[in-house]
Amino acid sequence: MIRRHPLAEQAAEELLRRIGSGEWALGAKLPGETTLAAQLGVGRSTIREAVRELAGRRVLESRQGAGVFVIALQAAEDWDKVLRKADITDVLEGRLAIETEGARLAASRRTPGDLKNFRYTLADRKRAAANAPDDWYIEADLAFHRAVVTAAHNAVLTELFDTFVPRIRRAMVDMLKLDDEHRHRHDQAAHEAIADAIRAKDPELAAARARDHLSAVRSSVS
Amino acid sequence: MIRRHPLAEQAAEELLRRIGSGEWALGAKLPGETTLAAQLGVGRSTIREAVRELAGRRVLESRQGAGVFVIALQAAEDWDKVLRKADITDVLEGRLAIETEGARLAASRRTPGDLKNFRYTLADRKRAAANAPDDWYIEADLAFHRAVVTAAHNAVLTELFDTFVPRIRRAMVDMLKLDDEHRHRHDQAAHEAIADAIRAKDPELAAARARDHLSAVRSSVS
DNA sequence: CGCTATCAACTCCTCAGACAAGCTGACAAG
DNA sequence: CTTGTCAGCTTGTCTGAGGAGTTGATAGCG
Repeated sequence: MIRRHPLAEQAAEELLRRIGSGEWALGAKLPGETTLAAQLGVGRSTIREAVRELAGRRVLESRQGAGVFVIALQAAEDWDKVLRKADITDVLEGRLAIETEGARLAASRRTPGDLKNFRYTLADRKRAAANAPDDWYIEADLAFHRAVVTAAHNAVLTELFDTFVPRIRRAMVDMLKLDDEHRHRHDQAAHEAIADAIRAKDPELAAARARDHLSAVRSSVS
Repeated sequence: MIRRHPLAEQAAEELLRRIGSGEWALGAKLPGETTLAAQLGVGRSTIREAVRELAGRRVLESRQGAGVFVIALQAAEDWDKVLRKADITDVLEGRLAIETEGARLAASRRTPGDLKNFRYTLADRKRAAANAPDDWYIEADLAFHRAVVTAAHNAVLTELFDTFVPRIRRAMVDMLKLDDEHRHRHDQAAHEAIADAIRAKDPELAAARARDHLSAVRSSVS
């Protein structure tokens, strides 16, 4: 699948390149639209669209009457892209870091509502593991893991986990295709154990169990 | 500082709102430019700029001859924004998750080059702690912590750490302002200890020392 | 019936020109 | 020194024109 790049996108890339190369410092004002258009050999509206694209990526900001200004020296990391490129093992290790710490904190901070979440999501997961289609099982599994991270009551950790979810989901789909025996579905006990440790307010145990579970997953794919 | 919103930005927001409300599903094709322009009561180039902005935010994708398509139901999380809003404690706990796991993996995977990095960055940090201005000290401290995460040889963890850096930097600036005694600068030993554990290929010790160090920092701010 | 080539209608892409709206710095008046 | 005015710059918006790519319907063929 080849992809043609419109002039406006090429112009945006060129501007981004120049910003990265230090041609314009942070906070600097770019030349006027007509000047830029002449420099790059394109029309003014093309430059406007390029600037608008970089504005969407929070690199440029234009102010009517004043000019276009650099507000970041590089595009914010496109996490979905980073994670797509990353090795599955790398992603799993990132998840391991987040969920282990999440389980540890959850053991100290879990509320009655969190425990209720555990009951629901674990029951769902058990049913799904028994006879549901793959995608149901995947969603049920993810729901429990998310419940654990949520119980840590840390917005950053939750956000990190959510960022990982699409990538985890794809990895699980691939794993399930290669696994005729449905071996992985049998680790319901490991999930119950994590929930038990959090319920018992034992941070170290919860962290250890989360770590062991995810380490086992990592071993099974590598 | 008031901020006027150009029509193109308002149009982009409106499109984003409609996408979020389910008017167009994931992968759906939007109406043509002329139709949208008429619907929103703006010119065609305004619509084009709005679409271009959302393309920059990876929500829309336009294909010449085919149309404009929805490729995400909401704008990718602007991590810098998320981290700015987040509580410092939350950020520190995220960092704790990443760096503890980073130290653990680094102990298994560190190369001679990594050890060299430790020597350099630790020496720098020692010098900076003694008499350098605050911003030098902060950069030296961050450089060592980054060296630890880098030694884990996991692209995802490194990327996560880099995302956190601007927020950590701001937090450290605030901390240093409140700390006349420069107490925090005296924990060079703790940093050396982390490096030693990684050098000795002891994952558990490295993780424990990283954890203890960051836990201490967390305690000091809360 | 199934397959392929053709093509018309639709789409986005780019440009040019015109005018509106906003900002900035110079300069004169007080 | 402060304030008001204004010319010249900037970006914002609209319109009309033509170019280029995609898609689905249709006619023709085996």
